[in-house]
Amino acid sequence: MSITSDLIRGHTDTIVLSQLMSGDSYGYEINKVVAERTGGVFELKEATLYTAFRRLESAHLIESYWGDEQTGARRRYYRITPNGREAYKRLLNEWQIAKSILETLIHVKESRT
Amino acid sequence: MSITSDLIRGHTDTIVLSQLMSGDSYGYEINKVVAERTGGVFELKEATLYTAFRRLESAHLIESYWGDEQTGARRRYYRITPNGREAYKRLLNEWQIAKSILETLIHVKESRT
DNA sequence: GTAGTTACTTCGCCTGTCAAAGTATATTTT
DNA sequence: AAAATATACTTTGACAGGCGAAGTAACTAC
Repeated sequence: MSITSDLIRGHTDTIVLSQLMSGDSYGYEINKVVAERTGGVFELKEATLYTAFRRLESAHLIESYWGDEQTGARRRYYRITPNGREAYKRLLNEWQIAKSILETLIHVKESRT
Repeated sequence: MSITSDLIRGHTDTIVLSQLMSGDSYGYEINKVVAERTGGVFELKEATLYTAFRRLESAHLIESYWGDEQTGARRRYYRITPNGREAYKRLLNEWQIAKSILETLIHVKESRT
């Protein structure tokens, strides 16, 4: 696991849902977009991403369908469901909470005496 | 696992080191301070905390010694080492990076076309 | 023809979290 | 005095998410 990736751990679902909020997409593309948007600093590992797809689909937060590409490798597209949109909002909110908890806890307070 | 705790996951070491930056402390106390500082919203589970102590100690980021209480239960105190202080700074920095990566990735961008 | 890119899938290991149960001492309540 | 509560630490075992590795398959470029 790279330096940052275990800090991002737990946010994979949020990242994927966020990408799908902008429109249907597929694994390989999401992977690239994520890498691009972070300037290559962060990337979702393939196995991690496809694990997330399966997890999200069985939770009915996303749905999948095969693309009808005439050429190139087949693509499995994912679409966010209404449930997924709600979950996304909830996750965004949880992130705000987690962030504030962390900011509170990881900065040094004055020495106790 | 509670809602927020898997988002905090991975930051336990940082939280513990941060507490020890303010002075030596022991498990039970750190647990209470963490709960207090977050207004009871978040708490480290005992098993998680003591697991973290063992992990940090074997990485030489903290050291332990028994307190000399005349009364009450014995306490195992922890002290942050110079290595630990460096690690803490590094972890703080990684948090900044992780935070900016997440802020970049979890907010919806304009629809692609 | 073979090396590289696009694209998805499965397997199995690793790590961190945590519920649960246990040990031990001191204090408070009944 | 017995029981309950608080302080304080420890171990065990299970679970979930991340991910390295290896594989499948089709197309593209040299």
